[in-house]
Amino acid sequence: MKIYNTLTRRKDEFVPLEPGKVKMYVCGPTVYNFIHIGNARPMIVFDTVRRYFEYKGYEVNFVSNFTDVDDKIIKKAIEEGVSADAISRRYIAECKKDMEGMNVRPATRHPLATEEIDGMVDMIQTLIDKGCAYEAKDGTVYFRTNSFKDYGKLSHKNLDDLQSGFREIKVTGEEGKEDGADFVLWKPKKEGEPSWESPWCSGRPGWHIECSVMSRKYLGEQIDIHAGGEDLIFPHHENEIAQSEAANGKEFAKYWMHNGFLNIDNKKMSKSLGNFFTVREISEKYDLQVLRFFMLSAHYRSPLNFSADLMEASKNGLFRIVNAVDKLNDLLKTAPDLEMAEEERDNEKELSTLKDKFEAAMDDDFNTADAISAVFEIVKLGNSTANEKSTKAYVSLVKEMIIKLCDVMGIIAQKQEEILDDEIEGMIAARQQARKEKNFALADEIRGKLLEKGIILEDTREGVKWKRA
RNA sequence: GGCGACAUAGCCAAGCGGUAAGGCGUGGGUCUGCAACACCCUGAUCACCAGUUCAAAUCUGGUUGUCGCCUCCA
Repeated sequence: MKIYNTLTRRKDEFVPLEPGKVKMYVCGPTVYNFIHIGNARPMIVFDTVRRYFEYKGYEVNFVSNFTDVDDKIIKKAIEEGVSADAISRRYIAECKKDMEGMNVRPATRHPLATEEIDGMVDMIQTLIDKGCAYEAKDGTVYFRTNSFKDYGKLSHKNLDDLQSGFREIKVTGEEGKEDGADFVLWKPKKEGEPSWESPWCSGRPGWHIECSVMSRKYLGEQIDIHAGGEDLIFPHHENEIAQSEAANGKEFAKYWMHNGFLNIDNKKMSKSLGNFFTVREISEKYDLQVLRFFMLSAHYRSPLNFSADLMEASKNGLFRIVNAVDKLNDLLKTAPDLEMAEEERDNEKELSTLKDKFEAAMDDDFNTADAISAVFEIVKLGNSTANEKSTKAYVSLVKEMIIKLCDVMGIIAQKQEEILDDEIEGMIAARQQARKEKNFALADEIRGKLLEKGIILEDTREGVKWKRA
């Protein structure tokens, strides 16, 4: 398996620290509101990465945090007149609902920053003891960037360039810094903010330290993969490397994975542009499976553009897959339980080739776009070869393969049975009766009424089928 | 200003040196009471210029354009 590593700027062969196991950390959202569809991309992408590792037989320890102490949370809490804790708890719960809708599995562990303060104080103290951090007069603790010789290795930035860029900031504030590029590990509290005691002052941790601490606590000093959005490369991940490697004295993560950004109509999503969508809003218009399928239709490192047209296209494409499985299920009900025919054996080989194509695509830095094309080819093969005469063994083989490969990507190919209310059931029955009597005018009228209710009918050999518009 | 990414059919999107996967959409056809589904047919020489090579969408240099990071941000 090859993984594009931001650190080396190459696709590197994946070699786990411990055979058969993957230790993976993904930076999670700051919970001050419903998550937006940009937040959803890393969740979907790295959930897929995790699923594929498991498909390949790895045991994956997947840790993803919730940042539950932060300026934005505090601001929101003040606006609403409730505690910061109430805000973060509420939006963690909402985020979990959205994740479930997107079929993003819960992490092995979801640590909360506020529950890990002791560990952060410890790591900061270690850094101070090692001369890598210092306390300013007001109690703020800064990381001394020039004490870490590899600073800039992830983002490939040069400290001298950074320093000149920071010059102006240094003049306007943060006089306590020795150097403009130094960053906060611990900051003193302001009136009304949540705070914790520490050897330096009553205050709260900086943003970067939490991930270093939680990663070490739940995964160990060295991990295989650290992931997040590409905007986190600098400064967040760069700073995590500096903290962790300075404190632990060993390489932090071997592979750094970063997903590309999601744009809306070719523009960066932002509240000021009015093109800001939460996952919850999208879920009102589409099944979140469509959003997931859409996200996986491009390579995770490419920028991805979101629009209503593209969602429609994804919806139709996904339906093609789900519909194929549905048809195979119908065939299975009456398929003869015989040995596979010779022709079916040939198709079985073809199927196996397509499965190889799927795996080769995923092995190559999780190329889901290419992997999906293999699934579509299997769908086409199934649609054009499986029929009433096909054996149970063959139909089942095609069906299970589609379901299995979709599951690797978190796509649910087998639609769950849904029960319609009696009124609609009655209308469908009445239409069938009308058709039997060749009263097609009445049949079409009923079909039209059902369409108004959002029910689309299809007459197939196996009987009448319905789906939601 | 510094660092980086990208540019493939109407749209989305693979491809990483040997003459362009897949999906959506369009048009035509088969099937069907009709419709839908499904199936068959239908489309690009890969931003531009120059170079390397027997051979380039794929490598090198340049041009143009789009975007991201450098400040909280997935």
